Parts: sequence; C-alpha cells; structure tokens
Amino acid sequence: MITKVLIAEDHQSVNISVQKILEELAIMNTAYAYYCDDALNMIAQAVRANSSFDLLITDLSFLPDGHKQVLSDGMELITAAREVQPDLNILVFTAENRPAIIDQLYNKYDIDGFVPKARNDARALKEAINEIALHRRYFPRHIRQLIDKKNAYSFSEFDITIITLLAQGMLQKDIPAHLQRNGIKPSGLSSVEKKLNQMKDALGFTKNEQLVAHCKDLGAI
Amino acid sequence: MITKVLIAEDHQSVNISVQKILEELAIMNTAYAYYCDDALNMIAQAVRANSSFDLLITDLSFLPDGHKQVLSDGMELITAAREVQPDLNILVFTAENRPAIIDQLYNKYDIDGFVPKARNDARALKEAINEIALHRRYFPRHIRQLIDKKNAYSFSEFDITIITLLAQGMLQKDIPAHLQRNGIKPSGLSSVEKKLNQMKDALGFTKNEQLVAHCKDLGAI
DNA sequence: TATACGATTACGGTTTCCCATAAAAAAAGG
DNA sequence: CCTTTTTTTATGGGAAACCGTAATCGTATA
Repeated sequence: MITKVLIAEDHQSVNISVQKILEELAIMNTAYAYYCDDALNMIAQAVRANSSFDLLITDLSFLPDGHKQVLSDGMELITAAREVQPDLNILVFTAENRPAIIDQLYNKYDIDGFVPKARNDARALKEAINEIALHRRYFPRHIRQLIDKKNAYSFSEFDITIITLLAQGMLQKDIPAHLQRNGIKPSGLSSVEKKLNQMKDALGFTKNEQLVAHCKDLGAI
Repeated sequence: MITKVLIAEDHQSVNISVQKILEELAIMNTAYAYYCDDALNMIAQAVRANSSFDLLITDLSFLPDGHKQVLSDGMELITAAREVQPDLNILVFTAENRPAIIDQLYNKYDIDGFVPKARNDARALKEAINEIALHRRYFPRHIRQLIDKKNAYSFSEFDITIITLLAQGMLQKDIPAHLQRNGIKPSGLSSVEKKLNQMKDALGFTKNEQLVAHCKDLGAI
C-alpha cells in the first residue's frame, strides 16, 4: 500500500498537477521538493524518523538556477536515495525520451516505473502508482519498444569515451595517449580505429561526424 | 484586456496547471487543445464567430502519437495562427532552452512572451499574461542573456548547410558538387574549408566533430 | 615449457583533410 | 572603361585519418 509519497520536480506547473493527482488517489501524505538535494534530505530524515516514504516520483532534469547543489539530476537523486533507503519505490516522470537514458533507468537503475510526460500522463501516473502498489513494474509498451529499438547498436563505455573525446576536439592519433593516462585497457591507435569502424559499420555510417550527431540525438554523450 | 485564452499543450499534467493558473487570474473564458491542429481549428472558428481569442499559450514540442497531424509543432502552429488571426497575442510556454530556437521565436516569429518551464513558472506565467495585457513583450532577463550568448557565433544558412551535410556523412571533398547541384552560391572546396575554419576559429574549436556536437546542443541542426 | 588462439598493437600505403599561397572572377570605385 | 578591392576558386605540400596486413602480447591448454 502506498500512503506516503515524495515528489521531486522542479517545474512548478508539473509539481502542482502531480500533487492534485495524488489527492485524487486519496494519497494525502505527500511532500514535494524543487531540488534534488532537498528531496534527498527529506528521504533521509523520514528514514531517521521511522516514517519513510513509500514512493518517490521524480523528474530527471533539474535546471540549475544559482543554488549550488550536490545532486544535479534525477539519476543522481535515484542513486543517492537508494543508498539511504534501498526499498524505496521509484517512479520516473519525465519528458525525456532518449532511448539510451530510458534503457539505463530500466536496466541499470532498476526503477519501478516510468511515465513519459505526454497527452494522457495524468491517467498514466495513476495507473503506474496502482501497479507499483501491487509490486509490479510499470513500463508502457511503447517505451519498451523504444528501448529495444535503440539496441540497433549498444554503445559500450569504451565507445562513448572515444566519441566524447572526438566531440571535444581531440585528434584521433592523440587518443591512445589519453587512454593510457586514464588506465583504459585497449589503448592502441588501431583499437580505437577498429572500434570506430565497428560502430560506423553497425549503424551504416561512414564518418565520425555522423557518430557524434547520432550519439547527441540518443543522449549517449 | 485579456479575457479569452487558448492553451495548446500536449502534456496533460501541464495543461491542467495552466488552466488552474488562468482561473486564479480570473480568466474564465478558456479553451485547451492537445494537438496543434485542434488549436488552429479553434482559433479559426473563433475568428469566424467574431469571438476571437486574445491570447494563445502554446508549447513548442508536440509528441506524435499516431493521430496524423498537419501541424507538427508549436512553431508551425504559430505561423498558421498568425495567418488566420494576425493580431493574436502569443505566449510560448516550454521547456525548450536551446538558444537558437528561442532566438528564432523572438526575432523571427515575433512572439509576445516566453516563459520557460522551471521552478517558478506558475508565477512567471501570471506575470507574462499581465505584461502582455499591457501590450508589453515578456522575456525574462536570463532568457535575453541566453539569446545574446548564442550570438558568440551566429550561424548562417550556409554554415548550417555545410555542417548538416557533414553530420549526414558527406565527404568534405564532395560538398562542392552538392552545393552546385542545389544552386548554392559559393561552392568551391576552398570556400567550404574557409567557412569551416571561420566557425571553428570563432568558437575555439579545432575539429569538425566539435562543430557537429555544438550545433546539436544549440538545436541548430 | 611449448603451442595455439584471440586480442591488441605496430606498420605502410592510400585517401581525405588541412592550410598557405596564387590565380581567377566578381564587385566596387573613380 | 580601367583600376582597386574583395570574394571565390584552384593548386600543392604536409598532416591526419583510413584500411589492410603483419607482428606482438596475453592467456589458456596440453
């Protein structure tokens, strides 16, 4: 049963609506935060007071606005929250639709539900909360498809490192030295070239510029 | 005086809040649409019925969801709306924060106000509506700064063409032929190289990959 | 220890890109 | 109409990237 819920959402306009939705579900014990740090503090304090939250509804992107924060986005909040309260249910409510991000949430962060901000998000939120109350994960079908589609090519950490360096202006021939300095295993120039060719081949690309553009679209870099 | 307002916003959660905000401003004559096409129809019909809207509050991104639409985003809606009702006040309410996009809204689409979805967006919306009622444009200071900052380098159509081609995988040496086929004036390879150098120089870059990444971030391509 | 195998790295030739300079063309000015 | 200036285009040498192949390293196995 879900009775105590925390909303972490920096958009006031959305925050208001989520509160209203919880009211309609007869969940009266709610709290809300506009910053990740505030949210984490509330979670920690609730744990200490033996009245921990049953559910965290959080956005992913939190715009910086001058207030210095330890946690800068929803991903970090999720990690930190799980540390202070491992059994906390987490529902991500966001406009983010880049497959690489959602895939991470599902497979790495192991969140309990995902609701995209969209035309029927109010109804979807209610469904999601009800599902999570029944200990089931909530991921709409079209979201699952999105995750699968991105698996056209699954970028490894090594892939991302190389493309990021290129996008930052490093010469290909200088990458090996950088990899060695950071203790990254395959560091030969040939290995870098091979990886780039693998990626381009898998995606039907011919130039590094395409890889950079594609990763930007996916949100991988 | 603003008495009749149309909300075009596909996120139900946001749409609800905006309606509530208008209520608080004692604006009771409101309508809302989840699709651009619907919004345009409502505007056109109101004009025909001699009861046109005073203000359109619109988002920019409208997610496609199967329903085939003529207008696919807020930019197109704005253009179409201005055709059927040139004096319509337009307030853009969006999470979009790419400078190139906001710059276009301000200088090309000539909208009356811009409110970013953020921590105090409910209050900002009220301020914006009040300002517009007084026939003043509403653009928060930090938004103006954002527009100016992007003017570190102002991409021309030619610039964008070249970078887009690179991001699509075209070899640099093949670009001149493409430019000629499309009747674009400077088409020599040297001209392409010169432009690329100008851009990289202005932005402190050394590689084309950086340009592609930067333009993706800006929303220029 | 020897050997086989996969992964990584090194090397050489070709293509593309980069950059400076010069020629040609177009525009501006007298 | 000619000169001056600017813009565009052409050319060539050198650097980087591309690509196939060979050498090397590391590990597992007999």
